Amino acid sequence: MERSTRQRTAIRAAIDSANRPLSPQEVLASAQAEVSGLGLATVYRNLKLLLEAGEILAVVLPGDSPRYESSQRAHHHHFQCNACERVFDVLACPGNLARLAPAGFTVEDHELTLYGRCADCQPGRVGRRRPTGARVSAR
Amino acid sequence: MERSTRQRTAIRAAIDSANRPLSPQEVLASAQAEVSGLGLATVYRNLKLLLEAGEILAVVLPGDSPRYESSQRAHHHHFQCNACERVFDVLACPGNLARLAPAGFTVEDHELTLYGRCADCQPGRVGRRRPTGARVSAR
DNA sequence: ATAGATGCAAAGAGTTTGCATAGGT
DNA sequence: ACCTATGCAAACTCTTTGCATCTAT
Repeated sequence: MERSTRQRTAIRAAIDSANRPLSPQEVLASAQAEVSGLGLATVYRNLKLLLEAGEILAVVLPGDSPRYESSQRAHHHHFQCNACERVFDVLACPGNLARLAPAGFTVEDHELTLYGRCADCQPGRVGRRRPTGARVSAR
Repeated sequence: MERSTRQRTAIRAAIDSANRPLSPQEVLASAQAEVSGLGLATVYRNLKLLLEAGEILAVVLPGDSPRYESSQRAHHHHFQCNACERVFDVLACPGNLARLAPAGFTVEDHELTLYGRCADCQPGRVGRRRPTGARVSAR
């Protein structure tokens, strides 16, 4: 990653300014506001480069393709609503997870995803519609 | 899922007898030992059915397609080695994660993945080779 | 006998790659 | 001027689907 291009700047800005992990398509849409001719292949190429450079992180959730977020954000986790499928950031962290690993293993990082009902989808509330095509129990 | 077929039995057995989550290809290979003509489409169809029936769970790890494991196994988590990419079961669980969710949210389930060095890949040991094509930093 | 299940091959969806061109340095 | 980065389209991989056939009930 050596040159500073309009495309790369727009892609980086799209991810840095989002407050949730973005899919490649969402990155494309957001960055196209800045660079109209932007192509999807360029998004993928830059995601890979930014990933290798450590500028962004991939977030994988069951049933969806990966999403990407800035690595500059404070350590956090994710919550996915079982009803509306939306993903929320969770700022808290249980901490002290190294002790969970088997003897002889070294823990360098961890990822935690909570699943349940978001505030909008509590039983008794109407809740959001499940997005088209969302699968119900991939987990 | 209404009939008991040789294929379905073999697929179920493959997953139930594994001690780690299996990819669709691994399920195919394992179940073909029992039913030689088994096709990949049948594996996918049955994985989907078993998933919906709650008999199996999907395990998603960054950079790989989903793996499947029996839901009968005791609650556990996973550890992926950053060097050799192998996935290990972690029997421990931090517990009490419901408190991490934002106010108004209800936690129904959670998933935790630890990343680091497995016992074989500690610095100073030779470690296993990284599998061909394994990406280095998808997370 | 009936309707679900399977195998094959084709179709889809998401991602990667080859190649000619544009553009940063 | 050089050489990376881009856009487009083709190629790939993984998963799903249509359809004829098989088979559990």
